[in-house]
Amino acid sequence: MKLASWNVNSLKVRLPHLVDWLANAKPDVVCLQELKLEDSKFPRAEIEAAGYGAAHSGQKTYNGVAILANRALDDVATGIPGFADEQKRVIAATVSRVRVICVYCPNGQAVGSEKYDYKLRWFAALREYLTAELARHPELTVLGDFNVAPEDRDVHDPKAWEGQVHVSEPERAAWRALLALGLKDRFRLFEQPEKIYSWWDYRMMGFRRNAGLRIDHVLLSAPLAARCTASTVDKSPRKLERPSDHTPAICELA
DNA sequence: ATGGCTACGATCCGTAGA
Repeated sequence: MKLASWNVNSLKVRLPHLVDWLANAKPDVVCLQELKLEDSKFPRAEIEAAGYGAAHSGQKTYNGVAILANRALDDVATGIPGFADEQKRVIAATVSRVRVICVYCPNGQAVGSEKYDYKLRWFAALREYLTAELARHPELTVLGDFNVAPEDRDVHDPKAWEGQVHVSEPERAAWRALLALGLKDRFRLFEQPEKIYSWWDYRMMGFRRNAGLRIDHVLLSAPLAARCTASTVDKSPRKLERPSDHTPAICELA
């Protein structure tokens, strides 16, 4: 089973890229973030024509998440139970007995800002949610835009980013608190080339200079980590005209 | 040099992303 996560930065604008990518990469399950559209505007017909069903939770302008699958999506749930939030950032579904949780973690804007505090509160709530979900679903995966670069090797210029939002110690501690639940960062299950990133700034020719961050991740519970055969980032959609600033993170399970 | 793109929804600029 091939799983992927992609922050598309507007599903409306990126729909042609997504449809092409589905045909080429042939993933079984795809988690999308930053749909930036209401559920009534979700392009269900185009997604179905590509061979995928979808569960989605969207809103106007901001946020929005979806899970696409080429097979049944069961027990769909949205949001984090007990964490009241207008922002559509979480959706879960069961696919081939695997619990798939798609997350768009808050950006945090700047260390010390109100949005940064929200980010840390949000991660604490996510941790509680995943604790309960893991008890119910041993085969569990969390895919999404985490907006945290876990280590300095996930950052193109650690010196320039030191202490900034996405790499600050409290954010990295929140990330490690998820790993402490027994979840594995699928990317680090394998030897990887250096300087692999999943996001590049639109400005300053970030992609051309490979000035990026690895902030899009796939976490696997222990039974799934044992089945993981490959982990990659697909840079190809970032080379297209009008790309998303993120590229798909991919994980293959035997 | 604190900017630099891109998307959105409001108007032709402000908010947000990372």
